[in-house]
Amino acid sequence: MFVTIVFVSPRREPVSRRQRPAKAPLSRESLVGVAFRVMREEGLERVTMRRLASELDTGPASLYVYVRNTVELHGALLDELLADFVLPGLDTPVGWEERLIDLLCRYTELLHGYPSLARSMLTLLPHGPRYLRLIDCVLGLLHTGGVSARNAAWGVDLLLQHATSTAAEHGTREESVTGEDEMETLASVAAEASPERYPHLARAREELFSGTGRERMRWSFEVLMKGIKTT
Amino acid sequence: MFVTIVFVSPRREPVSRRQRPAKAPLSRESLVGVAFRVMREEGLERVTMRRLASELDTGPASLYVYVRNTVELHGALLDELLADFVLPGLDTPVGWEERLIDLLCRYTELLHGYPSLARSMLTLLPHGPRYLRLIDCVLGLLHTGGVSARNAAWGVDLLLQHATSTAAEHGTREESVTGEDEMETLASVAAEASPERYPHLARAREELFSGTGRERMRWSFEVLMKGIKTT
DNA sequence: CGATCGTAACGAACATGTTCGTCAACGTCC
DNA sequence: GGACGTTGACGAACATGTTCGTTACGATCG
Repeated sequence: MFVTIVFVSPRREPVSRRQRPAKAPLSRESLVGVAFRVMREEGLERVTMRRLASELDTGPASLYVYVRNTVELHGALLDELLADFVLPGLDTPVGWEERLIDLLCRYTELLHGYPSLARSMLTLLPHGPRYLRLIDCVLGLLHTGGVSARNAAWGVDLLLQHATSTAAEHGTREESVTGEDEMETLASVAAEASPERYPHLARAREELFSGTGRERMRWSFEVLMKGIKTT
Repeated sequence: MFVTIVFVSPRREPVSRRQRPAKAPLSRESLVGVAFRVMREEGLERVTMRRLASELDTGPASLYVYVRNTVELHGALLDELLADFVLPGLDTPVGWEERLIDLLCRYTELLHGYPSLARSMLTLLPHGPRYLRLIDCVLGLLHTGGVSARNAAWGVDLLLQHATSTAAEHGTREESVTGEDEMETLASVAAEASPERYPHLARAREELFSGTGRERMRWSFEVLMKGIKTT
């Protein structure tokens, strides 16, 4: 299901000392592997240190030898998720922008299913090998399109941050829909906002929540692309 | 320190039943007040349900009558933070863009001191009265600048999301600096990335982490503004 | 006034992430 | 070989957010 990941890493890979035949040696690889399996089969929220420890026949404290915390584990899971993520070619400038927007939308949608993971990525920037390849590809597309080196460098950060925060935000919103009919939201408050106190809000009321999530996402990437090309 | 907040709210304000003379009645207002005080004096991470309950001479479970969860509490705290946030005037179109970018940078910096709070805002969109006024002001500035109604409506969302995610991201990064010298980061990994595997990353290495946080933040808002005006 | 219903108050319990201390195995050095 | 230092393994404990069940009070209705 997943290939061996070679980390170019200053961090020494811990060497398991479990020698008892009834227990397999622990490793970062097995930890991430089990976490990914549980996530895929039961959802990210089921990936708890206790659950993973149980799967590996150990105690949760043992896992901290291999990952610093859950955020780091989430970063590794993101790299797993990127295993099957198709990156576009860089061989021609034609249609580079469409390819980049498509890539960003797909990445956002990938993360969309795992909002907690996206939120972790706002805590610690991912840096696994597959994520690096994603960055490299985005930079390559921007370069192919003639964007200045500085704008490309700062722009990749901006684009991926936007993808991450969009997934964190909207993925969570969808999770919360069930049983929240009475819950006060920005939408409900805005619908009742007094035109005296909030004149512009009242005027824009119809548009504020118009469009599908997909339409708005695509529009936001177009906005970002336009700005990156011309600022 | 804070004024009475009037909520336009479908949610009925709970009425405390504590009649014993030794304990003041509970209320959402007192809860938020205590939380804000603790946050200001000791930091957001000290604002725990147990701490607040202790301050209010009750048990943590009692607080859930007044706030649904910590995210909702954070939303209320954000509105408190906005009490002294100065909104620019809308009387003239001259310099509207500079005013808007300034406002967004200030808002980002405000949130920057409270990254956990910013992350909560990615879970649940804020909707307190002062936040509504912020939205109204942004919309007003975009309107003053001649941005289409649709772009303004979708743009305010985009701009404030970007502010929030920037604060969530960078605020956390600064918190982590102490004692993390050995920690593997995107920067360290990128510095060692093989030009064969990551050609564009290697080429952009110098620029990827150039500029100050403030420079990049300002640039990103300029990018967004450019895109919103012209897409 | 008594009965009924809704709900504030909150203890007990649970789930989760994480830290600290202890032990034992392993590697290195003399 | 013995001494010493490092570190994987992991239980116990702690902190935190939250839920559930119970009690008692207040409001409403007949």
